[in-house]
Amino acid sequence: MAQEDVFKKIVSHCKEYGFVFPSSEIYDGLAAVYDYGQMGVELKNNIKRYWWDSMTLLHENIVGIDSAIFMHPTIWKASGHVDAFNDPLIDNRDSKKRYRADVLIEDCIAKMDEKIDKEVEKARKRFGEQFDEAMFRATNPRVQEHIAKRDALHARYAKAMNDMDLDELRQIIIDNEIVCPISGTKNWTDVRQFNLMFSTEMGSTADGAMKVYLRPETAQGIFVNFLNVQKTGRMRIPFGIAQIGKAFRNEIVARQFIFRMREFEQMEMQFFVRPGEELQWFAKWKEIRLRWHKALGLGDEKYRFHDHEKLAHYANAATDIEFEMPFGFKEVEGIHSRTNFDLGNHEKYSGKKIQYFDPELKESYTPYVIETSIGVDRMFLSVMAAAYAEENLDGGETRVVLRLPAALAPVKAAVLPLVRKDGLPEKAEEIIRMLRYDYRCQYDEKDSIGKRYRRQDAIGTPYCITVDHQTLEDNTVTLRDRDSMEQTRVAIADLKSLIGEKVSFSKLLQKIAED
RNA sequence: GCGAAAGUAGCUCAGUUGGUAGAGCAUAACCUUGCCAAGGUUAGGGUCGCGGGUUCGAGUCCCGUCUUUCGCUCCA
Repeated sequence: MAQEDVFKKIVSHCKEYGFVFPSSEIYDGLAAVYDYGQMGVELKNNIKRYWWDSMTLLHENIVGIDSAIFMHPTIWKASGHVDAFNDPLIDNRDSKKRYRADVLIEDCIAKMDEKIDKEVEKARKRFGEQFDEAMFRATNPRVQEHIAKRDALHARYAKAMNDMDLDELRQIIIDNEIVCPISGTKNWTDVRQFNLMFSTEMGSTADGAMKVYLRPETAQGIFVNFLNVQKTGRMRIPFGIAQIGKAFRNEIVARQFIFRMREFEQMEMQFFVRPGEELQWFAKWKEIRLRWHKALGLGDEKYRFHDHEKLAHYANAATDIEFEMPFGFKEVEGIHSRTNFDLGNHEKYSGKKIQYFDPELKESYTPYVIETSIGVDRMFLSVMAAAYAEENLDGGETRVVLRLPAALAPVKAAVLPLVRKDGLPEKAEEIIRMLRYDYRCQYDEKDSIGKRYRRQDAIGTPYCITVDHQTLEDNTVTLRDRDSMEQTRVAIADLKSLIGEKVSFSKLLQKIAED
């Protein structure tokens, strides 16, 4: 089966069994927004719990917070998002390609530099060892002309960017006869600005409301609370702050189901360390995070690191953990060494001293930060993609089964009376009443037992407990395993511990705990 | 945003040159069977994405619009 078909089937399966629905569906939907259904929310909550517990239970020096989505607008200036999330875009009508207007102009400037360098090289060949490059650059009329042109363009471009004058940017492109690299034509559209941050207004609009942004990342909520947490929690470096929450980005294109949405959920942990120790910690967190992923048992070969060559404005090292989705290896988690960029900038913009006095070093400094940032929705999709299987069974039968990691499964056990009479349903209800404090259970008495097993397979329930006539005699039931489809006869009294063995979070956490 | 394709029941899809909607699975009820789906009887569910046009008549033809998929672009 082609990979694309697998992806389509997963999307259908998510809809059909109550995992993920298109948002506002009865109103024709809303582009790239999705709702989690009755099964999806359980799976998603379990993913979040696995992450949260792995951070806050396994590390004494990591604590959690839950900061507001609305934040002071200046935060986004300090973080660099107001500038960096504003891209001026332009389309070429002939090639139908879209470019960033600023990149086109910068390329043009770079070409001018090349021209100058060429002149210099030519002269160097001519004059040999006698050649004085600085003198040549300063005096040669041809070079002077190029430099003057370049500087003029650069100044004009810098001013246009500073003012975000979109018409002027377009005019620069036209005046410098910049052509589309694909079509070679100058048939450009207007320049449009694309702000990747959603904004809204706080307070009454009549009184001149304050423009606030929906956060494009949860990280800043951690940085601005650094002092609060450090002081009230008496935290000592190195320590971390974890947070799970929604973030919003007005992406140009949001696609591929829940992989790229405009409203999404992040699980981020910012780890504060001494300056100079950040790359060590970066390496350590790479390892810890990969172990977290692999412990789910989705297949070690489905993960790989992708180190960034081009770094974001705040980082001095960055890598992605990629997962093999039906549409290729895709980023699920980012691990970034963010230096002291964020805390330093918040100190600058807020005017408050944001530093840590290190009692061992006996000095104050702005801590460096290692960030681990994972998309809940991407994690959800990777789990679904890895779990979804269509199996051919002996006898020519098939089944669709979600081989979800048991701890993440929405429903842990289904309790099924073999027949709907002779007191078996009542006995089944009794078992559910016993188990429901620990595990989410489902009761089902409709249709043949085989059909009921298949229904549970489709939502990934790890265990089916079947009540038969023997149960009434000796209080034993059959326990059917989702993956092997094998059944064992067990005492009702043992059910709780037997199920717990497989589905408990503590077992999963023990797998990733260090030594 | 551009280009291409698509949108008919919860899911997967038929629907012939325009003549007022079908199948399989799923769902619900009852009967039957009783340890790995697809037994019987019955029922519910669609103004064919939405709006407009052509026509005596539109799921079918035309225009617009929304949504989805793929490609381009972007991705802190």
